[in-house]
Amino acid sequence: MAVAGAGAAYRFHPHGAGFGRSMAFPPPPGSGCPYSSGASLSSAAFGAATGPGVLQQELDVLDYLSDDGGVPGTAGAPLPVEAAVVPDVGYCDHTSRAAAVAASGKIAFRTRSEEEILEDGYKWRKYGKKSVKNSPNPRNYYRCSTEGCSVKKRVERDKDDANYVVTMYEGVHNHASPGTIYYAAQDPASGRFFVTGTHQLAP
DNA sequence: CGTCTTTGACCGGCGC
DNA sequence: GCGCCGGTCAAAGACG
Repeated sequence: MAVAGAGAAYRFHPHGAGFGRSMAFPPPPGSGCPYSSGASLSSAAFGAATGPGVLQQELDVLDYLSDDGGVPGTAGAPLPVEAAVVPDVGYCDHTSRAAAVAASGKIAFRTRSEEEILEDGYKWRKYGKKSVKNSPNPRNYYRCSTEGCSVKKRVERDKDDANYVVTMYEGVHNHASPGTIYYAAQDPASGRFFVTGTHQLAP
């Protein structure tokens, strides 16, 4: 696990701004985007910025899947998927790229966590569990329990490292949410983006 | 009693 | 056409 906090830092939201349809959390007025590409924040600054209520789990933003054929970490797979999309679905104003994300409506990331269910501000109902061919671990299927909202997510343990949980969101929430801001940073060595924490906003 | 999880069955897509 | 596989359904049970 590379050290998070070095290099550019980004904020992104996998449901609202992350899928580009609605900005659940408008940027701070008049200040531009404090977390846009090029900003340099230390991990300490991150900690200060996140404040109380932040989950300090170290999350590894592994991949964004444009379709189900994508396999996180697959050798030869186009890295730009992983490296480019995450900042572009960001909290900041990258509307065109965010729209592209919204068009496919999918985002996946890998999380180092003992818990399989990550608190993301939404209420989910489990509707299926399936063992998949390429993984010894079962895959769990969840649907947003809000009436009329068809957002789904799939959760499974990383087949290569059971310490990691792979979560994939699909769809766009059509309702207001308390939401979660994900704080991410790029590891300059690998180019990967790492979520350094999440911030649960008050409803 | 309402909500959620569990779990086997079912279905559709896809490759051979 | 057939079998495999991933995704979803739905009945039953658990739980608060």
